[in-house]
Amino acid sequence: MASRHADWTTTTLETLARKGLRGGAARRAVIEQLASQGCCLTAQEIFDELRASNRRVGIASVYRVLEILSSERLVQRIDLGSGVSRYEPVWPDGHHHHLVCDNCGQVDAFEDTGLERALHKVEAGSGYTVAAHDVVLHGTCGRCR
Amino acid sequence: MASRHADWTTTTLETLARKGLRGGAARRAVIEQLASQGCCLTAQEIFDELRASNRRVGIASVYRVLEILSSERLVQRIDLGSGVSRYEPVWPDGHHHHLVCDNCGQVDAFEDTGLERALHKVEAGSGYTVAAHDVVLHGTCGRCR
DNA sequence: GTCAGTGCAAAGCTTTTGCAGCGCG
DNA sequence: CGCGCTGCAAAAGCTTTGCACTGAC
Repeated sequence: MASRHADWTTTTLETLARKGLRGGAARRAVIEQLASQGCCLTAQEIFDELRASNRRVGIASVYRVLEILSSERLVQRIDLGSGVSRYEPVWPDGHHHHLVCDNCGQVDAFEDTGLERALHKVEAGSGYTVAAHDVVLHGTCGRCR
Repeated sequence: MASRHADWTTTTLETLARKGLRGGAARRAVIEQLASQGCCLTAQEIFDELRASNRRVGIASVYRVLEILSSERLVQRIDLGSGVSRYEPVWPDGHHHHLVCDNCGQVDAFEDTGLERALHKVEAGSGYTVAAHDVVLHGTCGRCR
């Protein structure tokens, strides 16, 4: 678990290499940033962080890297309802969902096996081959209440 | 159930009137359109439909009406991950969630009491006062598979 | 008559695309 | 040393805002 981030970074770079894709500076920088933060970053946030650490990346490259990683299922694109897309690494072990405070904008993550079970049951009877599911809870966080 | 749409329209207009808001032509037209369709319309779709039936509305008014209805919890804003917001009436009795085919874009709705139970359990233990929840299942529909 | 509601046009944001040059393999 | 990757700038959506005018109450 301590090397979870390192593992994801390695797996991601290897997967890209296997596809014959090259590892440019921007690509590596975005992957590192995603790994180090772990949860729910916007393209703009990634861009700002990279600029703040003096890396000359273009925001177009950030979007391009995110699109590649999304299509390889290495990151998940998440929409919390604010009109901005967020991205987070797909960890090999399980995943989580999000709680959004509509008042202050805070985002928390949660995991729940009961919820996953209920989702899988729905998916099995849906007539679809379900590849991913998103759950977003909106409300007021403890501090704002 | 046959008058579900009429009920929602009436309730909506009454709620707005109670707030001291007036009933202009565009406002009434958008409300009618939402009631008649029922599920998951984009602002653009509402605008196109109204124009097609020869109503001179501006798309800005469509957005303004949707924003008012959202804040009154008369419609729910839904994001299916395509970067476009969708809106649907909030029926007094229960609600549903959505299945999206990532291949052809088709959207289906489903209800599941087991899923709702699991969600309420999570909400109760979350530390948040949860006002709404969204579930979106992504995958491949039967026709595309 | 007042002031909320409206249509149009312009601005604002996020995201995508075009392009010339750089650099990985 | 070819071609994929990159940054910059411009374009392309979706959504919001400004403004003068209309029309509901």
